[in-house]
Amino acid sequence: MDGLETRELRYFVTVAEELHFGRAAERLNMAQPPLSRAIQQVERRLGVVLLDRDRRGVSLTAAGEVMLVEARLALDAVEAVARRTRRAAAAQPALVLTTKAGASHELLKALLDAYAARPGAVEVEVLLCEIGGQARLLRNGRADVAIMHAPFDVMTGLDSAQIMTEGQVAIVPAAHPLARRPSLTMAEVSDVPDLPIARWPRHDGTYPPGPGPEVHSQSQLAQLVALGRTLLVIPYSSRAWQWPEHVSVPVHDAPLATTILAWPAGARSAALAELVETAEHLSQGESLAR
Amino acid sequence: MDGLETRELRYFVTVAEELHFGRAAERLNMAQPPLSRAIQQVERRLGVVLLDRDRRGVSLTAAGEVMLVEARLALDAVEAVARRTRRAAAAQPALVLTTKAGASHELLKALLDAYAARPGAVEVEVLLCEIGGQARLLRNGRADVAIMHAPFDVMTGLDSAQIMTEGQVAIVPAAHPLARRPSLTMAEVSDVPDLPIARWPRHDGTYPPGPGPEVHSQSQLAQLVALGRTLLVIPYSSRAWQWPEHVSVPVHDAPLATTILAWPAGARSAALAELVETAEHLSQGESLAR
DNA sequence: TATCCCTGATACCCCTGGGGTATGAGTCCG
DNA sequence: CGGACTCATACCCCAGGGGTATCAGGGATA
Repeated sequence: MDGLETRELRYFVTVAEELHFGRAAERLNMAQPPLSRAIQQVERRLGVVLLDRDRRGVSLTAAGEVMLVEARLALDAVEAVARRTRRAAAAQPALVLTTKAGASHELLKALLDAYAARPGAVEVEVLLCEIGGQARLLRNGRADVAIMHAPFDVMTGLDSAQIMTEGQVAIVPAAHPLARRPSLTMAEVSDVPDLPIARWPRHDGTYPPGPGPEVHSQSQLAQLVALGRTLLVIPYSSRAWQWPEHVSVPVHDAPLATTILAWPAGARSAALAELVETAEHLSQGESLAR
Repeated sequence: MDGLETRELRYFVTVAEELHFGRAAERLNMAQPPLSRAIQQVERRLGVVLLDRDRRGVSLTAAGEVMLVEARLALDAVEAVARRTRRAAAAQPALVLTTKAGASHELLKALLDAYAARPGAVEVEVLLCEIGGQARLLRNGRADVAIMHAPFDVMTGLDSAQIMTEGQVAIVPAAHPLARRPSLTMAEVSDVPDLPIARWPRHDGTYPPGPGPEVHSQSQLAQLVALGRTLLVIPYSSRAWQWPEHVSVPVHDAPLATTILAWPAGARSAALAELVETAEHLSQGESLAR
């Protein structure tokens, strides 16, 4: 009876993102009429109205919102089929590990070294990604395993192993009075009038309201701290990327940050299993001061 | 450059399951030549050989095995798009809860009653499934939430909440000497010569080797116990489906069985959240004897 | 060894349906 | 009221998905 095609999912997602048939068609390298028709066809087949086309543009219905989320997941899964199949056929197997740039430096290095020393070790490629981008890379097959951080990253739909738990430090401008304190509390850092917490874009690209500066990359953030405009609280081990103009101060009562190795649920590669085992082994010795 | 179509995934999965182009084409309601061609096309596009066609039939290459697993997941995800979108548009929202037939009777009833008593409760449809079938129903959108049992069910890729932990009992034929014992140990039940553990089919339909009878449903198993051919160890609360010819005996050192409420990772329905909350509330009182 | 059968691949044809262009229809704005 | 904008409709074309007929190679069996 039904059965959506990948092509139809791509069309719908593009239209839902653009909320404009003309622009969506352009992004899809096709003309607008067949795109309109294809969407209508999907709506007829599902028996569901996905888009409200009334005066002043196009908008998603409630069902359309659901379909957008589900369709993105499905497209990721389809993408993963091709990518993982190709990888499986590649002459020399390899693992792709992804992590946020600048985080868990020492741990990553130690893990790579320890794993490489194992007899059957395969090559491990490191793929740096945007903050919060690891899960998607795992879902669509671009990466096999990720280093993530609780409670910051969402790990739904992934298997995982905890590697390390550690305290957090505040990164403050060296010139600021707080920089001279031996330690701080969450209450002290969360409400500093002249150092408001930076705001990151939401999934739809808009920013939450608030006094802090808008940022979308770590380097921006680092620069803003150096300029004395904001501060941030990060896990102890992430302090590697601090500048000379930064000072890190332990925050006693910050929630513990956990470094986690995560991989797609049900992954069955032997190389991955060995890497995870190495990490768990490693984590027994490790334990950075709180 | 690439981009597999749903149709191509369906074709490949069918061929990979049948390992026979003719039969696969029949199942797909099409002729064999276009199917052969479609698979070749996929292989060319991916640049990967998926099937070995040599003397005496067709077999999967290593890459083909990977593709089979991934393609099934992707097809489930695509199926879920249509199903969840339709459900989202349905006039009255509802939750579909799935569980193994016969397991967690009382708990299920208590959960449904407690949830139904809440102000905003929606209708909860119960979908009974084969053993181990819950995860798939969640993935392809046929169900919203499942009652599962650790350590028996695989919960990869799902979010979950523990509801109840309980001891296990051995279900033995009433006529057997073990039935008169007040309690048993794992060592005693795991190696009874005249009551060998039953064997369940693997995913590929074959059975693991061993002395026990082959079964593929709970009713078969119940009958075999009644006939004095096998025994089984199940959570205390699952004893509901025992027959008059069965006797349940506590097994002291059996691993604790945990009843778990699981749902697709990242599900965002308010009704589901309420059900989970109800279950967690419920679980505070509950605590069946070990 | 010759023959048959079984199975997948190839050759070739047909026609569905996905995509294009032209244009209509409704809405907002100056 | 006319123009600009945007999505829908009308209509055409052809790529490609699917069909039939047939080939090719490897076992079995006599």
